[in-house]
Amino acid sequence: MPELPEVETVRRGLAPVMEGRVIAVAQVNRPDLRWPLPERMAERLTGARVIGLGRRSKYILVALSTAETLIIHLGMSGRMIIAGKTTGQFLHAAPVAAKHDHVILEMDDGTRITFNDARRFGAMDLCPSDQVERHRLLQDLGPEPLGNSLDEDYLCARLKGRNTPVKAALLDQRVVAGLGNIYVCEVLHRCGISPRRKAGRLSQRRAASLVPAIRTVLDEAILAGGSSLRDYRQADGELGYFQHAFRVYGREGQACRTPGCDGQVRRIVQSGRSTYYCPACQT
DNA sequence: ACACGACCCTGTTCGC
DNA sequence: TGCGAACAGGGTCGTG
Repeated sequence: MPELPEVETVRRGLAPVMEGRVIAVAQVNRPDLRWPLPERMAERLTGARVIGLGRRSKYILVALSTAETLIIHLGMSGRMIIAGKTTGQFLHAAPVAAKHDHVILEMDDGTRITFNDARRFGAMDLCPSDQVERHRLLQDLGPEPLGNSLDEDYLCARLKGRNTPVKAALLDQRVVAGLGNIYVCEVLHRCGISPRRKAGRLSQRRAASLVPAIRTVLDEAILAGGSSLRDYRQADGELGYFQHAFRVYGREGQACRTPGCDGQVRRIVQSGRSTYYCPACQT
């Protein structure tokens, strides 16, 4: 489900209810998600104060007073559901876990945060806070696209010589962190670049144009609260609405939204995933 | 090093 | 209406 804008939206939703608060009770309902959960996870979380919520790529980082950081990945279907007095949901009932409620954190003010993940492609791990960047899941990630570390020279250098379609290159988290299927499609459309074009065969100028497009698309999506496909929601239960701004994603057969272009959006499959693009204006 | 496919798991949607 | 196939936003791993 979640690409960088969705994860950032979830982080922003969680921060006000978690930061500064103590995890009063941690309930872990199964031994694994995608991988085994850390040893004694519930004990290590219970009693810890949340110092701050960060994000790296599609990972939420919960820094704890115990000098450990809880690393959370939402996978495809993972959701963080907040229930508390401010959300209008009832807390009177005993914490009956709904289907796929795998981890429940009850904060010291009674707010409950539930990690629900039907497909279980999500992950959680605990790691010493000073070694988060060296964690196996994070160590090979490329630069954050919204930080200063992604610049045009870097991206051109990384795409140079690559024989893979630019679509696949941008999905590669070692090149740029946080892009997923949706936003790569949208970025390529805005740049007028065909997803099938070999990464190494882009002119310097066109490759460079990807950088501001990546920033713009991600910024706009975060501003819109992410994209809601299927049942994805923000942490507060609200729907994101960036999906209405999609120019190609999920729009097979519909008119291209590039001004002056009379093309029609087409769907192809690249490395097993759907790619949407306009053959008329993306070359 | 790179490129590609299989795989992980469940739920929803689509076609017959 | 029922049923299987296809598909879904993630990432890892093994192969050639």
